[in-house]
Amino acid sequence: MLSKASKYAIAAVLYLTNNATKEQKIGSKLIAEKLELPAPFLAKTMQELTKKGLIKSVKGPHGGFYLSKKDKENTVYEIIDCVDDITKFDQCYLGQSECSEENPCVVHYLYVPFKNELLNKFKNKTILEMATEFAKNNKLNEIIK
Amino acid sequence: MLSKASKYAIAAVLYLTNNATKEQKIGSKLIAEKLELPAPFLAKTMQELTKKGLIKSVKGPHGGFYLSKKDKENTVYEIIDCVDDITKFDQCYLGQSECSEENPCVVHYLYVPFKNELLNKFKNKTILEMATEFAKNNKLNEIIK
DNA sequence: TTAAAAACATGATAAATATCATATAAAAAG
DNA sequence: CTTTTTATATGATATTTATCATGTTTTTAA
Repeated sequence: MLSKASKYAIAAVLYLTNNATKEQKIGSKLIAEKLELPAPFLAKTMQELTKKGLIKSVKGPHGGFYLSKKDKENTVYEIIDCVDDITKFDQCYLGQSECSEENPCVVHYLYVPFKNELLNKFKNKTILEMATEFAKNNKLNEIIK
Repeated sequence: MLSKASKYAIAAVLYLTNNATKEQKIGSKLIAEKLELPAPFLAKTMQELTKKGLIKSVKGPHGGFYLSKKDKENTVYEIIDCVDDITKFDQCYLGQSECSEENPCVVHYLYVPFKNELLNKFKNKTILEMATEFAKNNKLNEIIK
């Protein structure tokens, strides 16, 4: 459904949101290490996010990535849209040329509601909200344990 | 998420459920044509389903595939399980080695509920129910149009 | 002003998926 | 019993996706 590139992008962005600031940027290598992701591949993906202005980057020593306050108001959907070809979600799940409400494929009614639900999930919360939620859950777990 | 093989399998099985009988079997070529799927690939996949006893097959002239009454009581989940490696759903969405409720990855709380919902959808309805639902929706559309 | 640390750009390689091709086996019909 | 039709088995090819490698540019700090 989602490519690995966009999974990694989401993870990295949420991680940055919780751990990086303009003063304390984080390099792609460190992110990859912390999240156990392939470093060169992640680096490439981060560059796409930078190019589209979804995250900030600074070169040189003490350089790295972070999200501005405004960046954090974006949604996860926009991250996916940047990395993946989002139109693929609108295509028939079986790849049939003619597939619509009027002329559905065999799994149309199985797939479409499901897909919409997922995309709405990604559209309706800001990155900040998602990251905060994650941090809270995580802290809760530490306390319980 | 699902491989194409299992998507095709689901489509073919639902199609067979609605259109084939023991007396009127349908060949894999015809199914592929009707559903616009790559014929040789589908044929291969159908063989796996046959081998696991999820559908019936008969060789020779007027041979083909169909589902017995009992076959139709299976769920879509079992089709997926046959074609895909279902354990992949239990693995961390980001591929992290340590990922659990106690030690979740960044997208754990995003992915897990979603995944469970999907799998339950596939587990809770029989193939017959799904196929019937599809047929009903389809007929409704014809009337409306 | 120079060395080091990072992002950036581009392309090469590898791995996983999906697709196709060929030969074989079985069954039905004439 | 022979021909035809269809499934079955196996392996080859192609395509897509993911990963890696190299060199370049920018920036900071000494």
